[in-house]
Amino acid sequence: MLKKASLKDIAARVGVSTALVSSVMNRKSVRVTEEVANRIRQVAEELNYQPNEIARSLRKGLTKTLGLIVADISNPFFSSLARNIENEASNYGYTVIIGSSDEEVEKSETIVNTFLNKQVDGMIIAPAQGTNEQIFSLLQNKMPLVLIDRYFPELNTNYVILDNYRATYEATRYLIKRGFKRIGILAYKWQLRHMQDRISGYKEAMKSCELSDKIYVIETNPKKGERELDKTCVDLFGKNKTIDAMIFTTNLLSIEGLYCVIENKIRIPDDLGIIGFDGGSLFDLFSPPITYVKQPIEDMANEAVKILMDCLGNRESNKTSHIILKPKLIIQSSC
Amino acid sequence: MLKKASLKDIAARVGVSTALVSSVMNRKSVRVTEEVANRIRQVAEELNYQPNEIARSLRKGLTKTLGLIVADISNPFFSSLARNIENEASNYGYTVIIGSSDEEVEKSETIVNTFLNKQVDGMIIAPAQGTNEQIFSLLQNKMPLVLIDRYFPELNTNYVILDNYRATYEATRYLIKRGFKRIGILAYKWQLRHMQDRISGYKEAMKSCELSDKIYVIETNPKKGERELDKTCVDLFGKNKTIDAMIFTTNLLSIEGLYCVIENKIRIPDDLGIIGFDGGSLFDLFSPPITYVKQPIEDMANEAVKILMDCLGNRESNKTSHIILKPKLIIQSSC
DNA sequence: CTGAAAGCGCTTACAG
DNA sequence: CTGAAAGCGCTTACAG
Repeated sequence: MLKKASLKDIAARVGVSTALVSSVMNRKSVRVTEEVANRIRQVAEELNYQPNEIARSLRKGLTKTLGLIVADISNPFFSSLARNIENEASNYGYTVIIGSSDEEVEKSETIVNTFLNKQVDGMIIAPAQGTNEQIFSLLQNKMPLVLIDRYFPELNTNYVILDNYRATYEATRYLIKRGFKRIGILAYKWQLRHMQDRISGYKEAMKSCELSDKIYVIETNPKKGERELDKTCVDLFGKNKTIDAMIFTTNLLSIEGLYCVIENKIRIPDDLGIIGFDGGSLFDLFSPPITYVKQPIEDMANEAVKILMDCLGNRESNKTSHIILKPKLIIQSSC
Repeated sequence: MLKKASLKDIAARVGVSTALVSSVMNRKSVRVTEEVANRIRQVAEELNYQPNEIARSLRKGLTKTLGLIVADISNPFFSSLARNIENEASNYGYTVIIGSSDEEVEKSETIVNTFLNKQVDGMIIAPAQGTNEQIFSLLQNKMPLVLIDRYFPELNTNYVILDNYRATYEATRYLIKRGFKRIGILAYKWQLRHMQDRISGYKEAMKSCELSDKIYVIETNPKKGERELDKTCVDLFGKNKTIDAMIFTTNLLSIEGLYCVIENKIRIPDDLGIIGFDGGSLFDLFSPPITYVKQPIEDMANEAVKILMDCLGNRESNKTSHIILKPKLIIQSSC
């Protein structure tokens, strides 16, 4: 890239100090005659002056950049979240850099370090399992931080999450209302609280309808490309018909589940009732259209950015915000 | 964020100059006794020294950051591209910042300016229609640059694209081979060359089979949320049955088209044969599974990053690279 | 070969 | 109220 004009170039042409040019360009107190100020603005225009954010950042100790860690930016839930976060952040003049942890502690740590070296002003993190210590360390170092989608109950952080318990509680009650009894839930083998809450919501709903003996929790590993689900599926609703309905607890699990359904020629909702998670055109266009739990992604993104902006505006404040958003059951024809 | 340890802190503790600490930390010529070097490394470790990239960037004039502009990061094609670009860039020690143009010239310009102010070392851009001048200006300022997915034939830039002509040529020939004759193509109302090439490939294939009189090009605007397609669809393959097969030329158009198919209860492939674009689980899980043109997204990302790295490594070179990747027709059951 | 000084482009505290 | 100087944290050209 060719060299850009600097404050020094403008100052030299006009015959004033760079400090004065800086103050004029930043519309601080007008401590110069309008004439000089105009001359400065005019030369700045001529030279197409654009401030060097790097220099400004070094000086001010602020980069106007946020770091966002998600599990995988190519996952539609997270790319949609990222898009909304970027939009909202840009309203405040912030740029976002994104990293994908792939649910791995080491990758998450690498990303955190990159963010720290890049001197981001704050972070929004959908934490992977086992990153408690990383997050705790950031907290101790007073990094402005908001957890999103997931959180650690033992850490006193800001977070914005779905009411996960309620999401599956309502989904389960809906299935029961629709006449399903042997309802299973497909979840990741995680201790992460949001996943445990989704499982709890389901269990409590089953208990509330005296179906405790019909609880089937199927846990799988979030390994890309693996399809360990197949055998389980076939067992559960293929031959033995152990269950008559199923709740998927993430969008990826929904997709994996639907592959299973197609491959095993399971009829929806006759053989199996289904409730998916997160939404997307896939659910609408599937035959039959899938009923699903919708997360308020835009609200989630906006709230997270808002909290972070509050932190950045008031660094001394020690309060933490916990935002819990309501899910919405979008009713279609899969159960 | 608490203040981090700087070279100065280490230098003070060890009793040497910051310059010396810098050279030791950067493993330059070992111009000190091993003893001193070890002492420096030890103190750096103790203080958990992490270099301040901002300061380094200002000094070196390089930020180790790339800018990526896509149409919309929440579009699966672009989020997948972004993910692959981030992965590959990180192999070279680069971070990526992403902006979504929403196909708007103004938004694209805003993003470009942000990138310039952030002093990115290079850019990878899927250019929106009408951004020719922006790109030309970057070129004139010697910004290392690779266009991706789309390009401007009149500009001498690096680019990595699909062989778009071939993609639809082969798709069309396949449809004809399968017995379809009245084939339509759904495209965006763009002058962008990649889209025109997709249309040309289709037209030429039709001509090659003496079906020139059966050419139907349907052009729509890329407005989010609008469904102006409906009327056209109903006209074309709903009542009048003007066409018996259709090629969608992007993933979003495929989705829009499939909504149309569902809403109008069009039977695939009996009422209408279909070929989609880009792929994804939606195509696999649709009933019937959709045959589609697959783009080699990973190759596309890797090639783009590689070209950019070559530019950054050899700033004097004036050669431009044009990479044209082969599409692959994934055959399923929609035609 | 070594180390101290200059400087990247800014902003702001401070002397006049 | 104004303007010149200091300094953010680094790296490298240059004097010794």
